[in-house]
Formats: sequence, structure tokens, C-alpha cells
Amino acid sequence: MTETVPRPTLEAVAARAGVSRATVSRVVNGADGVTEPLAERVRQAVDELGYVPNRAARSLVTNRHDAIAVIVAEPESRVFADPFFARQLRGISKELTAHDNQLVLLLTEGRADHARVARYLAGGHVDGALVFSLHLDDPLPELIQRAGVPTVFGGRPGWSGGRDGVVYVDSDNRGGARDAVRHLLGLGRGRVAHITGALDQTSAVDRLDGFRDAVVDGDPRLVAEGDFTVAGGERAMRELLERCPDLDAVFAANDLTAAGALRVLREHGRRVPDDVAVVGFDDMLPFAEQTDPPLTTVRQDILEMGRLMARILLRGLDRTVRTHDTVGGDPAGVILPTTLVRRASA
Amino acid sequence: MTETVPRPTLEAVAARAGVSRATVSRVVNGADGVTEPLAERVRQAVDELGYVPNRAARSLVTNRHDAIAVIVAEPESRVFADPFFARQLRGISKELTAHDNQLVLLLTEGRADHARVARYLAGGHVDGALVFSLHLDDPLPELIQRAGVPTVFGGRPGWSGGRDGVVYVDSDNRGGARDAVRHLLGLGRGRVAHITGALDQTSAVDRLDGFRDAVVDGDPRLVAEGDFTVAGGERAMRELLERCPDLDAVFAANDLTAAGALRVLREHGRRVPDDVAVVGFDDMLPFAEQTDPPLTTVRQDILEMGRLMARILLRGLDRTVRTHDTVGGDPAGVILPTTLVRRASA
DNA sequence: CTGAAAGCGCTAACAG
DNA sequence: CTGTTAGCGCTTTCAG
Repeated sequence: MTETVPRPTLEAVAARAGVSRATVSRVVNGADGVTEPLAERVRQAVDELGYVPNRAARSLVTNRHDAIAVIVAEPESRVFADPFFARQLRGISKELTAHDNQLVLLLTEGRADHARVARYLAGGHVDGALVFSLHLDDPLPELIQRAGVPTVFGGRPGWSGGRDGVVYVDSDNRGGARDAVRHLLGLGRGRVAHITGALDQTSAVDRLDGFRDAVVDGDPRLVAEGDFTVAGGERAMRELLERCPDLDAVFAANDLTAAGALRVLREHGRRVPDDVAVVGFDDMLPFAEQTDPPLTTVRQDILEMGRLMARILLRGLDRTVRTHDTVGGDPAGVILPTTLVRRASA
Repeated sequence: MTETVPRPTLEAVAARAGVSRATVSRVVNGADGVTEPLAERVRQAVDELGYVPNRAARSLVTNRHDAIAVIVAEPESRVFADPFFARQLRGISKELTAHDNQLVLLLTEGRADHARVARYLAGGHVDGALVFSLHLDDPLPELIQRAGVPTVFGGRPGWSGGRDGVVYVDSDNRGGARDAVRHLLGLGRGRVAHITGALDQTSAVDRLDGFRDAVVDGDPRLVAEGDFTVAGGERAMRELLERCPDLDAVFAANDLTAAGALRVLREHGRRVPDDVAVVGFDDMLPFAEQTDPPLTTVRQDILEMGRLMARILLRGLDRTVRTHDTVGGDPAGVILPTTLVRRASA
């Protein structure tokens, strides 16, 4: 393999079709103003030669790259233990592919990489960026924002209280949490506890807020801090049981946490949902269906989140080109609805 | 943000440094043959202007893109439930970054995407490809191979019995399995069972082979088929216990499977390792440390695998440029060693 | 509606 | 050792 056969150029196609390069270019780019018979001849030549436009040459003149950077700023641990990120990525990939954009993946591990990313972005190698910033104190998002590249964030960035021009897509964590707790309340539960997620992430904070929306003036002892893991859920559940043996429901910040809670409840001989009702968050499949009992939980559409991030960014780019407006002019946050999925645990 | 300030060109740097474009180009590309004082002046100009080379322009003339495609052909399920892939990606990313190459991620979901990937590759937008083909019958690898793009595979591809020019990096699954089982044998266990992984993946097949290397002429009833999941491990363990109540050791195809086995053994009142010794595979952390008891397992260096894949590819590309040789000329498979990590379960 | 020509920013001979 | 020059393949005015 590989003696790298030189690929056909516009020139070649033009020659074959008996037209000029300009005409071929027009046809290839779907510009109108070419008579059908000619266009057809060109298309045929393209097919016969297997012509594929040279992106570099095109970029050079258009100053667009049709490439989007996806930046993941995580010390590995969470992002990847986490099937969510994968789904989101898939959603992003789908959308970018549909619009013929490349997905350039940038993984960072710490401050050392920040400079590199900033440089890369400033280098103008991509048309825009999609950024996952899971932690409240992550400095990267600010840097990126300053690099002047159109950007959409995944999840509400913690560092900007809705600052100008910060565009993000997120699930309705607060609303979902509220619904979950109200569901518990509607079941007649009067002592609803909450195990939080890692509170350095906005999603955890928002879910806690949602919990508080639903149980105003709740007993503060009914809230225990978790960290989105099974182990964290177990720990918190033990705490809660000790502090408030009379609790009759638990809203866990995610399904893993709920699974931990479930296990501890069983250990303590509490029956779910009879004695204690449990609701999770995420609807992480197949996991959520396989707990014992199957988990009632709040579903978020992760794939769609990714897709939407990409779509919003791409749309913003088009606008930029046409009107010299920026993505910043868009509505800041897009919040996707969640739905409560009832199973056996509550 | 964004009124897109035109970025400085070589020309600009040249003007500022009072030299020609060629000289700047030389300095920027680290070519030698520029006197130090001049070079220094150029570097300074570069800094002051914040010059970053325009990749498109460079590609156009060099016909290199400094971009590598990472192709993941998986229906999502496994790849991402799986922290491995993430680590490998990280390893790849590190290596590519170190050599200033872009990581272009291509996710595929089925036949529909194959054509797209093939077209993309044939389009010559990347210099090489890194491919994860986990299933024996995946047609994608062949397609890719045919696209004529230098490629390195992650994991032994099932479809090619060491066919010419197929370069891959893999862990020593067979050797690791053999070591694990020998360890069990060395502990004096005489009835060693094996729970396989999903046998449509070469890693599972290789581990099974390793098992058989160690226990020649073993009782076939001591092998049960799993699927790399906890649930699969539970199921298989139950089967084994029923078929061979006298077993005194289990080698599980991975840590998740081992965890499932552990749980079932406990259910059945078998003590680990006293009654039954258990060894896993992967050393998936922190998981493997947190089972009860902590798992003795075979460690593979996943990050290094990724890194090596990238390194081999990149090295091959250099060679291609210099000698018109291809990656295909390399030794076909690179196998990374595994190490047995002793914990409490065996 | 189509073609000719200029030029995007860079590298790589080739001269000097 | 440094500068001059000629494109790489494409889009895009501008004429015709």
C-alpha cells in the first residue's frame, strides 16, 4: 500500500469536464449559477476521478477550517468513569459529522496543559470550541473564553453567574430534582432526605437547590454530602440513617449514589420502597434498571445535549460569517428538560 | 470578543525582524543553517507578534497535515462503559500532543458510517489512523486498511491472522492469563476454573488460550462463558459452582467478571481466598482494590498502549517521508507485558 | 452563465 | 548563510 497516488485536483476535474476550475468549484460548493447540463458533466467528472476537495487549500482562502475543538478538562477520573461524557461526545460527533466538520479532541490534565490549549485555540486552527468544565474552580474556561474563539460550554460553568456571552447547554438539574422530590412528597413521604453530589460541580449544586425548592425549611440534618459515587452514597446513607432514623425517602444526586444508598438501606433492614422510597438522577442505563429494586430516577437526554452544543456552535459560526455577529449574542443558557422515570424504588 | 483580528503572517515577522520569509520559516521549523544572532532576532519578532504558523498554508505545500484520526468503531456500549478506552485515548493524546499532531476523533456506529470513514480517510485529510476494532467480525478495519492510510490498530485485530502489514499494539493477554493461572496453580489449587470474556473479542480469546496453556487437558466443565460484565461474571460463577462444586480457584477474564464471581461465591458461603482463590485481569483502579477481598489481578499498562500506538504510527510516518517506505514494513504486532498484582483474593 | 487571473500563507529549490 | 522565486489547490472578484 501507500505509494501515495497523487489525488486529483480541481484542475483535473475541470479538464475532464471540459470547463474551467471556477465552474467546478461552483458545482462542488453548491453555488448556483451553473446551468444544469454543465453541472451534470462536472459531477460526473468528480465521480469518475473520485475527486475530494483539498481542505488545506480551501481553508487557506476561506479562512475557515470546518473543524471544532472539543476540550475536556478533567483529571481523567470522572469524565471517563462516566458514560455520560461518552454519550455527549457521540452526540457532538453526530452533529459535527452531519455538517462536515472535524472533531478535534483536546484532553487536558492540569495547569501545564492550559497554556498549550490557549495557544492552540489562539492559533486559529479551529472555528470554534466545545468545552466541558465540570469543576467550579477550573480556570480553563476563562482562558478559553479569552482566546476569542466562539465557544459553547457543556454544563453550566460555575465561574460565571450568567456572565455575558457565555453560552452553555445543560440539563434542568434544578427542575429535575424538584420534580423528583415532589414525587416523593406526593407519595406521602414526610421525611425526605437528600444525598448530594460532589458540590464542586454545578450539577450537584443545582440538584441540591432543586431539593430545597421542594422541601422549604427542611431539616438540615436530612442533607448529607456525597460525591456521585456508590461508595459516597453508602457513606452518606449511613450518616443519614444514624442522624435521622425516621426518614422515609431519599433523593440521591445520581444513580450511582442511589445504588449505594439502596445497599445500605438493605443492610439496615429497611425495605424499599415500603419503608424508604428512593429516587436517583440520570437514568444511567442499563445500571438503573438493574438495581434492586429498579430505580425510579430523573432522566436527562445526554446525547441530545451533545448534539445541541454542536448545533448551537455551528449555527453561531454561520451567523458570524454572514453578519459579523458573534455567538455571544445568543441566549446564554439552553436548558434541556428532564423527565421522571418511574420504576420500583419510589 | 471575536472581531477576528487578522493574525500575523510569516511576512509580518520577516518584516519586523528585517529578514526574508525564508529565514523566518527556517527558524520556525528548527532547520539549521541560520546564524544565531539572526535566529534570535526572528524568535523575538515571533514572540512580539504572537505569530503562529498557519497550518493550512503549510499543509498545502508539505502535503502533511500533522493530524491523526482516531477511529472508534463501537456501538457505544462497551467502549465507553469502559475506562480503558479513555486511558488509551489519553495516552494517544499525550503522544500526539508532544509531537504537535492533532487528534481527529471519528466515532462510528455501524455500516452506514463505514462509507463515510472510508471517504474521509481516502480524502487525505489526516496523515494516519489509529483504530480500535474490538470485535472479530468488524468489517471496518479491512476498509481502513484498503484506504491506504498508514494505520496502527489497538488490540490484535481478529480478522487478520497476522496478515502482512497489519500493525497493532496489544497487551500480552495470553501471557498474562498464563501467569495468573500458574500463580493459582502455584498456590496448590488443583481445580482452577475460568470465566471467559466476550469471545467475539480477541482479548477474551487470547486470555482463554493463556488459561489453556497453563492447565493442559483441563476439565472442560471448568470453563464458563462470561461477557466482561459483573452480571456475566455472576451468571458464569453460578454455572460453575453447580457444575463443579469442588473448584478451588477462578481466573476471571477481567476485574468486573471477578467482582461478579466474588459476590456469588460469598452468597454460596465460599470464602475467598481460603476456599476459592480468585484472580482478575486489568487491574482496573480503584475498582480492583475495593472489592471484598481486594483483587489479585493482572495489570496492563493501558496508557502506555495508547502512547505506543501513536508513537509507532508517527515514527512510521517519518520513515515514509524519508524513504518512501510504509508503516507496513514494521514488525506486525507489539505486545506489551503484563504484571501480576497480588492482593488478598489469591 | 462561464472563464481568466489573483492571491490565501507557507515551504523548498535555487541563486547569490 | 540568506534571499528570491515559484508554486501547493482552492475560492473569488472581475471581465467577457
